[in-house]
Amino acid sequence: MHEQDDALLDEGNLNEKEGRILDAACKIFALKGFSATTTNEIAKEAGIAEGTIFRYFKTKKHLLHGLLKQLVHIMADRIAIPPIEKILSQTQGKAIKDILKEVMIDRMALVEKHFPLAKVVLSEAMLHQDIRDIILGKITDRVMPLMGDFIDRMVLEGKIRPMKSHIALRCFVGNTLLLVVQRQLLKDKFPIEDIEQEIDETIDLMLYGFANREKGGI
Amino acid sequence: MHEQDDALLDEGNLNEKEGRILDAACKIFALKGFSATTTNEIAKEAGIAEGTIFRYFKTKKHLLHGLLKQLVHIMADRIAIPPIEKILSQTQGKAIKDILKEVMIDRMALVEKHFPLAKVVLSEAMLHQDIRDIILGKITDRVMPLMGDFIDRMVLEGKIRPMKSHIALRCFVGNTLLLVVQRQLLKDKFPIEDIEQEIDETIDLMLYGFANREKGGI
DNA sequence: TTCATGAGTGAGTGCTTACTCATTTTAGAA
DNA sequence: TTCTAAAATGAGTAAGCACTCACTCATGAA
Repeated sequence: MHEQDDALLDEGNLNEKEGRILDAACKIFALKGFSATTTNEIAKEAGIAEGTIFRYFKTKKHLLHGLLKQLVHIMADRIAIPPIEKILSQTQGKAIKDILKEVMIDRMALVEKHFPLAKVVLSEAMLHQDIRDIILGKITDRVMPLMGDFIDRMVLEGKIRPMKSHIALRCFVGNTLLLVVQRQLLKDKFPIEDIEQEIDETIDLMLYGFANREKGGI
Repeated sequence: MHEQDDALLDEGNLNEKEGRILDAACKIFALKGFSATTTNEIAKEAGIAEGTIFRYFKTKKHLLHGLLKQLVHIMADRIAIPPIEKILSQTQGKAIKDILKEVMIDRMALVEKHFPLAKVVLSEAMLHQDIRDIILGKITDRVMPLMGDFIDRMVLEGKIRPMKSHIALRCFVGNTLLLVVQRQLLKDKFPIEDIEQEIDETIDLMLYGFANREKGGI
């Protein structure tokens, strides 16, 4: 029943059992959502007794919070931030188009790799402020400055025109997120045949906009 | 306990009790999500006996499906489509910037008015294919053609440059959606002071893109 | 007035749940 | 090997759940 495989979570700061519990919870929450998951299922998936869960987590809600805190911590410090830092630090001589493409592909791959999990986190965050707070902490602390600085630098280098970084960021995130959602959840009704071409066209649109400059666009 | 107020749902094709049940379900699902809502709560909110729910809906899951079908039906045919049809049919002589602004404000107002509900629908749709199918039916049938035709017409009129309509649409939806999410859910950490200015800047970015044309934007 | 009908009821039912705790197992020191 | 303390266990428990059903009662026809 339990598996040792691709443990996302078992880090140094928590012991083996605790890691197994969090991994199992992660897996089943991702499948069915928080409320519809039972502690019994989690125990079976983790290959431990149900009682053991409650030695490590006072209640089921505490388990969810523990999971999210770990996730946000790991995601931010080990998985999500370093690659983007690397990409954004090696932009000399590259066309903005290629930088954006590299970032978009990297971010899509990241979200898609952890999509089952991302679904639960998003669907819980939609309903509960306390869950949002856990996630937003890291975003304000690390992601926003990182992205904001990058955009400001691109403006200074003249690669993009002067603009407010948060608006550019929202545009980029919106396009990337919907692209992932379409590919993961809406593939039956709105399939994407050639993902690379789709990304190219999306970036082209973001870069040059809707407007028809030749005709002045009224 | 029960209220007669702003019933979104009591249409001709369902009787008073059924409407009350759906309205109550709507309200509580919106607050706590589907799994965490009990039929007892719904009955109390509707001011009827718990048993009555099951005279109209075989199971709790049937109740959710009934609710979503009603919602999608009402939203599409009465609330969501007509205003946008009107806006999109009166574009002669208007600048594309103003058309987009009008549409974005209209769509934001629509989603924000029904946001508690939109949250449940999105968070359930994230996890369950059958829920997605209920929603996507109307979108493929009515929304996509409407929007697609509009974009194609704008291209023909030379107001926007040639592009694939679904990419333009995804960009517009992404920007609008994230704007609403930021305003409704992230207002504590990322407040928006002047929403109209924010919309203006977002549309400007969509229209003219990131690229710095003066400098060629390497 | 009498009766038939079916909408509405809510206490009841059996099942599932999160959580507990007396007991067993494990691990390491003496 | 023996002892000890912590870790792990899983049957048990009370609460809560979706759903049922024997019943009430309003309505309207005869």
